[in-house]
Amino acid sequence: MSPRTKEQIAQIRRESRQQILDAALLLFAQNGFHNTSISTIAKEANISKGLVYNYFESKDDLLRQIVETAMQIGDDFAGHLELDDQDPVQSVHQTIDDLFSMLEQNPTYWKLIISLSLKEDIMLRFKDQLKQQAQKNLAYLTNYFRQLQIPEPTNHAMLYAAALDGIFLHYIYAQDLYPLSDMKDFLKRSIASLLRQKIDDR
Amino acid sequence: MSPRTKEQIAQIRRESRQQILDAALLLFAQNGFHNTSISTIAKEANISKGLVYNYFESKDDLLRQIVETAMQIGDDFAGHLELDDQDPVQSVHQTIDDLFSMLEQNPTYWKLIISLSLKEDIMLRFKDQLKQQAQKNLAYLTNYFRQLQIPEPTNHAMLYAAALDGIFLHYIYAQDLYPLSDMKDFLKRSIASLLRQKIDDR
Amino acid sequence: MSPRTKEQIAQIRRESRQQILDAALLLFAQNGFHNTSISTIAKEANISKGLVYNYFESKDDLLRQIVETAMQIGDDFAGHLELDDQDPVQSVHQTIDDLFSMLEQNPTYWKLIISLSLKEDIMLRFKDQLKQQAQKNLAYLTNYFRQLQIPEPTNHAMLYAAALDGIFLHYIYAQDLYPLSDMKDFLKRSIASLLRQKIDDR
Amino acid sequence: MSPRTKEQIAQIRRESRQQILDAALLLFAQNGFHNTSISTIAKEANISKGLVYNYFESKDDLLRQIVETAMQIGDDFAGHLELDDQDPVQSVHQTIDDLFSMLEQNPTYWKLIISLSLKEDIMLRFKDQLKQQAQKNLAYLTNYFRQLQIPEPTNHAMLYAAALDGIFLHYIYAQDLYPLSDMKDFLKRSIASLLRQKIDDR
DNA sequence: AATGAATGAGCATTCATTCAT
DNA sequence: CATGAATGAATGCTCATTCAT
Repeated sequence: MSPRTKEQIAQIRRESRQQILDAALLLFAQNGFHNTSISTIAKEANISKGLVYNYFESKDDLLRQIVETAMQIGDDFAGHLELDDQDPVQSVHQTIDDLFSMLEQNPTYWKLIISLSLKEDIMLRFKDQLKQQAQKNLAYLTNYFRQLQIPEPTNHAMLYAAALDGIFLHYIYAQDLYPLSDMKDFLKRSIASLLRQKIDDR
Repeated sequence: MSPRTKEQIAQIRRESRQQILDAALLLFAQNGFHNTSISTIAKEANISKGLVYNYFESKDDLLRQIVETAMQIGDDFAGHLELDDQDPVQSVHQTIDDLFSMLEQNPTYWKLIISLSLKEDIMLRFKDQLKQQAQKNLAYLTNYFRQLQIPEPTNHAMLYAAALDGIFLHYIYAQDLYPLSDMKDFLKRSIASLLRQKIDDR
Repeated sequence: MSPRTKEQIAQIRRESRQQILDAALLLFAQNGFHNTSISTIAKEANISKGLVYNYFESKDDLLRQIVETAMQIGDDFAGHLELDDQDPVQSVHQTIDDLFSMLEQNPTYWKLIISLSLKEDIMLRFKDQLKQQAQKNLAYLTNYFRQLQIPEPTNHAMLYAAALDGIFLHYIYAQDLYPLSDMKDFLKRSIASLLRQKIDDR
Repeated sequence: MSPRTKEQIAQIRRESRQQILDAALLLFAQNGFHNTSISTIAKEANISKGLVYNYFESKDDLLRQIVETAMQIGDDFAGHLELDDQDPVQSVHQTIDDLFSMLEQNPTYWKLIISLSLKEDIMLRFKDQLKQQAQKNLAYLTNYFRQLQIPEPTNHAMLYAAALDGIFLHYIYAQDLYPLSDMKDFLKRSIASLLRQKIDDR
């Protein structure tokens, strides 16, 4: 009877919205966007079909907001990329740790994102943003290799960027069977060995 | 007057079938499986909707046959992988050349395949086959590194396999903007440098 | 304002469901199952095509439920068949009255059922049930003739069972032109005459 | 090379036509009209799809001609019905034998016909013809009972006509399990007993 | 805010029929 | 006479979306 306060309503809205987003993410990643109906999402989120449209304009909009969150995370990550000139090696190790941890914390999420990243129609609007992120990440790596005076810093950066995405792809595909931790360590050692090699080159 | 000969019919069937496959491949890769209707495929192939079903049992079957062709190519590739003990370096260079050439010759094709490889429902039936291919490729690389007495051959193999797939992913995504040739050359040089490094290590 | 109550919804569902069943029954009986499209049923029921699937899983399911209702009625009828030993003649007269009344009350229904009973594919799942009903009815009649010490009770039962179904067939076919009442009376008299005949035989 | 003679061609046409009719009858009776495609009929008849249209205007026409043949048989049967005044009992026994033999010789055929006889759309054009046949048959029976001075000849005729159709229905439904011969004999005895009864009534 | 009945556009698939050979 | 590739209308069914309550 007693009417809910503004704050209570806002709280309910926030929670319902998140429930929908969580359910949608899970189902999209699991069964694909087209094989997931609004009905199923509503069921998974324990709400009614109609309510979804109270929070999202359309199914496309729902997807868009999920991707946007991912892009935001990616932007944040790229935004914080800054090479500590005092200790570039440690800095890159930290970056790698962060990256892998991000992946491990929510593989479902990134599975969906990578899967989507190949869908032209959906990613069209995010293409620029994605390109910028890639650019930033590449610049960071290039800068790193250049500072350590490793030859062909751009090529090295591109190769390691590819290796990173490749590892992610393989991890997403093989999931628990993939030795993600081992690869992370080996990646670090591989980069470290580049340094040694350079020194030896002298 | 008289009906067409067996050979004439076979010829007609071969051509129509290929037209459909080509149209479907193009559209699936461009717009995704679910965003491509049989109607659209028929229009692109300049035939009627109904005729598609004269050649393929269903839309799923059409996709399956496209993927099967790809898997066949992959199987053939993996099947021919054999390290020439006399000249392992040259052998691997050749393999890399072949791989990149395969990609460059039909990027649309591989774009679709990679895109599909993340769709559980569609790839379910190909999962084992795919795993075997990956296994073979990995074994080939591991064997290579081991023969050249490079330390941690398995890790190196996995890293380079990831790098390869990452490069492919980036190429597919950026298409013409991606310096695929440069990366190929650099990849070779990178592997070559491993050898030098090993020798230096002594 | 607030959503409908459970009871309101149940009421709406009951009504819509019945509307669909009625429309489907009418059209199936009139034009046959295959010549009746879901679209037509929806139009007849004054609802949209899609709504049909809110109540029935498929067109087949819709038919199945119609037939199931009929089978239920038949089961109930066969279930209540019990010969009153005190007055078997009256008991059978009552049964005949019930049977004819069932037919007259909803000829459309039984027309559909008889028509369907010859469609192997549709009736496959009901075959056992139907056979049991026939068995029960036959046993009832046989028992009746045996109790009245009429010779060849099984043959008499089978003949009268055939006569009954034949009358129904003719009635369904000729509808209003068929003297159903007259046949009912004559049927009773015919059976009665069997009794007299037996007595005369002595 | 040598051109076929007119007669040869006519012969071929007759045979092909019959092959199609046979195949269609079999499949219609087995799977129903709507569940039988022209393609399947052609396959069963070992000819090409297109050829069917060389002999029949349409699928409906094919059915129509099948039914027409049946109607013709029925007409012939009804046409030959003539009560031998010298020996009406024997005459009716003969008729019953002929009727049952017709059924036993080609149950598939009559199964289809009975099944179709309830399909308004298909039988519309045959309704009058069918009604006339029924009329004739009824007249024959009525005449028989009247000649034998059995009371209520029309009612008796209708009852036995119904019994006959009921027996046919049951036979078609239960096929091999049905004691058709027994019922035929019992039917005859039942009619014979009517005569005795009448005599006893005096 | 919440519900779920109702709508209708869209799509895969079937199949009678045509027609070039 | 004979073939089967080709067509396209028809139909069952799904599902995003709307809306009365």
